[in-house]
Amino acid sequence: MSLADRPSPVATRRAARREEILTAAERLLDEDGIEGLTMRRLATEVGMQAPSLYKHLRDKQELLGALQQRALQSMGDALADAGPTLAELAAGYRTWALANPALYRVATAVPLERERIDPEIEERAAAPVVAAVDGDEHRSRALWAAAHGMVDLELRHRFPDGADLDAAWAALVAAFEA
Amino acid sequence: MSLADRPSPVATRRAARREEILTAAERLLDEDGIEGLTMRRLATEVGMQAPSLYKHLRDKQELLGALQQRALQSMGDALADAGPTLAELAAGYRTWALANPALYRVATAVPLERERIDPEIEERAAAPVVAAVDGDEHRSRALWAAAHGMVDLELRHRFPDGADLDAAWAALVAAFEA
DNA sequence: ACCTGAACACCGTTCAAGT
DNA sequence: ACCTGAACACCGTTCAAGT
Repeated sequence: MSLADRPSPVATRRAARREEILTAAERLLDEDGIEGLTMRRLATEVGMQAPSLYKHLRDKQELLGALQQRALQSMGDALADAGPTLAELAAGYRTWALANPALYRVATAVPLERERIDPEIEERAAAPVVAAVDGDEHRSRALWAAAHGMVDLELRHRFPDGADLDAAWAALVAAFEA
Repeated sequence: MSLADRPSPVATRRAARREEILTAAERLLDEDGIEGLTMRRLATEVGMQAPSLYKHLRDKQELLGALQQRALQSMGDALADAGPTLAELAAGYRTWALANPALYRVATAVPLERERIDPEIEERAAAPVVAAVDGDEHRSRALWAAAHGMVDLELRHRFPDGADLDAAWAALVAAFEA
């Protein structure tokens, strides 16, 4: 990076403010779920009026996109650390999702704008899944969808109350191991 | 049914009005998606002011619950007609969902209140799935989740643009056939 | 450059009042 | 019995104005 390209102090301050906003947004998400994240609440959380947010973010869509990117990053980390077997990968996926339910929603529900998102992030999160089915892309999509479905239904409390979800996950893993 | 239990004309009229409201809600859902269904729009759709809706429905939650019940019913019909093989069942599920995307969202996203919903409806929709895996409840939950995940990700455009989803479905079916 | 106040077009819902 | 008008507490967002 040449001297001329060094980010100016004001640019750095702007970026820091943006980080501060995103972090506050994650905190809101964590505390009050996805419907707790409103532009107005977020503004008071960082100590400004709602309209001021629009100096840092184009709109709520962009906010959600940025959070989605962070979520995929964090999930990618978790999957990379999970271990190579299908069972370990599945457990890692479920564990991350249950630990970050609102962030999982954002990662998963927001229609990701493929133009703007860093494609590396998505690929990195997907890589262990592809590896677990020996590179078969169709099987990897089915596996990814299956894991997503399990988590989605669990988070929405759509399984019967006493349902043995460990056993359901085991059945899922078994199906894809064969 | 005894004479005394015969529904009074006014009860019948009330029920008919309620049906009219639910049908209008489905129409809104169909035309403008899930975010197009607001109490205010629904009211004008049936020719009244928004507050009047609350004489027919306790709140929006109850509206969504009623729509969910209808959706599960309709989906149950589709699955019962789909044919007994796993591949046919999967195709029937996907076809119904893609034909009724907003209703699928409602059927699937609304936290169903198990006390109030008719349990027969849920069981009936699930029956063919259970049968397809020879009655193994854990496998049937995994299969259901997998199909739901495929549909959910497809509806949210989360698969890469040119992705061969027929092949992904085939991989899913193959996994559960083994 | 950054922030605010007022405003606009929406929400779901309540409640007193009309017929 | 059924419906309305006015109101309340919220949304996301824009825009002129202040420092």
